[in-house]
Amino acid sequence: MHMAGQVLLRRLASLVRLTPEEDGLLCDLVQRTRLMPARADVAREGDLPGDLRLIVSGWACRYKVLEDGRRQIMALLLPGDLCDLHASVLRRMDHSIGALTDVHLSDIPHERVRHAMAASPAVARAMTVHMLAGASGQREWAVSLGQRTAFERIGHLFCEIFLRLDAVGLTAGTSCEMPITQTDLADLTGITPVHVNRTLQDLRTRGLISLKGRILDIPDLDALQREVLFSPGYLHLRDQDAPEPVSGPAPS
Amino acid sequence: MHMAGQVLLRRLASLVRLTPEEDGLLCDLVQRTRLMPARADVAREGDLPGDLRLIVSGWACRYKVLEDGRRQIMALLLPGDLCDLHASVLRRMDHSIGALTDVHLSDIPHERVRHAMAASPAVARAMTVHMLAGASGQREWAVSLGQRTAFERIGHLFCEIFLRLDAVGLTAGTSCEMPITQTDLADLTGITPVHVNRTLQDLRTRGLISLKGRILDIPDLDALQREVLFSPGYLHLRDQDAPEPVSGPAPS
DNA sequence: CGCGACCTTGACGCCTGTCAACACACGTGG
DNA sequence: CCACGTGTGTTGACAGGCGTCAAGGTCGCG
Repeated sequence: MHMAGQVLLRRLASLVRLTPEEDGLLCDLVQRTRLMPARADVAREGDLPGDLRLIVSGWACRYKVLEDGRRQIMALLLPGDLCDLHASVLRRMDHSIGALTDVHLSDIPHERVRHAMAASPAVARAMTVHMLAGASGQREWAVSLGQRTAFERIGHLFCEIFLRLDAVGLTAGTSCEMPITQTDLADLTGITPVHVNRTLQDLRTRGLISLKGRILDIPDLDALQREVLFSPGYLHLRDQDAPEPVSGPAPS
Repeated sequence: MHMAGQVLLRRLASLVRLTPEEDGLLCDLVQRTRLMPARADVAREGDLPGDLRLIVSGWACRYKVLEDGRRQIMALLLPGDLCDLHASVLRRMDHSIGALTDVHLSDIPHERVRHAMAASPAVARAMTVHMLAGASGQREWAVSLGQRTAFERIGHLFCEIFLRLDAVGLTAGTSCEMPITQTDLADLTGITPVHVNRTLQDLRTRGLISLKGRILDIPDLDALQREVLFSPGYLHLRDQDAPEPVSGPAPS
């Protein structure tokens, strides 16, 4: 499955530099993929973890539900993301993973992962950085939930989604897909579906976004970032080893 | 420094089983300690990370501040906690670490950590579980910030603090220390200092806690846990390898 | 055509934030 | 010994962001 392997490759290559041999190593990890329909659980709290799972296409999330039904989504899992880098050491899942849209995912035996990490220090480092970047995003999200207003939370989330999709080549100009419902956005941001709706109106009115038919457009990303106090460092999208790239539009 | 090493030992022993030799290995990691005064920064966002740091005594925290001054504390660091298990791989700190009280901490060279992990798989596992337990706590905290009311957040926090201190032997009966200010509690829980105060009154009035002179007492922990929908699984305080211990008061 | 999922809008109220004043403990210096 | 300042805890009045409830609108699909 070459197409499928490419996503993992792009994701990890956005974190560390890789040689062509290492590219091949990563692509070979991804073999058959399977489909989870929207709203299905990929894994449930309390499960014994199985193989390492890679999101090949579609959106998924980590979430927890309280006894009384309140649900909080703690992390968005986008194409190229690995779900369970931690699962081999903790005995049981302490949260669930659910598909927000139809999701193609690939199961990678832990044994093969260990093999690839042993064969290449850079691959091992990429995996580790990937996991730590997840934890970093987690911390930034806590700042949003604790300190930011509804307006800022949603704007901040849109900035993050756009940049993360951009890192795996899933944007087109100033647009990207936005395939989840306002109810999902509510569970992500810790606000009410009704208030999500009002806040989206507000963002639209101010000309910061347009959002119709599952397509999100951010005409001026810098402006949005300023409005919601977004700074992308926490995403660790570029390896800090690398020389500072000249910022500007890449040759498309 | 034997006393100092004991804290690390107790912390990691609460996560995995260790043999006496491994106990010694861990104790030897901790050599001299140094003192950070309350309110000082142990590390600042943007710093290049140095040695691995162990909290020997006192309370610290991970935090971020937004440009306009809003501060969010993302994690509490209690005695026995390691601050920077991730620092050797990410190039720069993406958040700050601050002392909430006077803190004794010990710097452990990464080289010595690697040595200890290489010498004992159980020690390596303990370190990894420690780090993952931190990430797990992070996720649970996001649930609090996103879904729980002020009342539940503070009650939940108190449950967590009590159990974590208990794991390193720092409780006395139903009491433990609570050396931080209401302002710190506010930055932890994402609510206003004034409202923290009101919420504490509420918890006191209902007889769920008493809090005076920096001592927190939880007369009925089960009752409090029920009130705030707390379930301790996310702390991973017991290794799931171990046979389920009979729950009940331990022989003091 | 009818049903269900999703989006939208309005009215109303509460939880929490804001502003402000005061009490209290503590340490410092006169 | 007392004046004073600072940090912290406490309380009250008021306002606003956001939650709740409810109704209607749109779209896709069986």
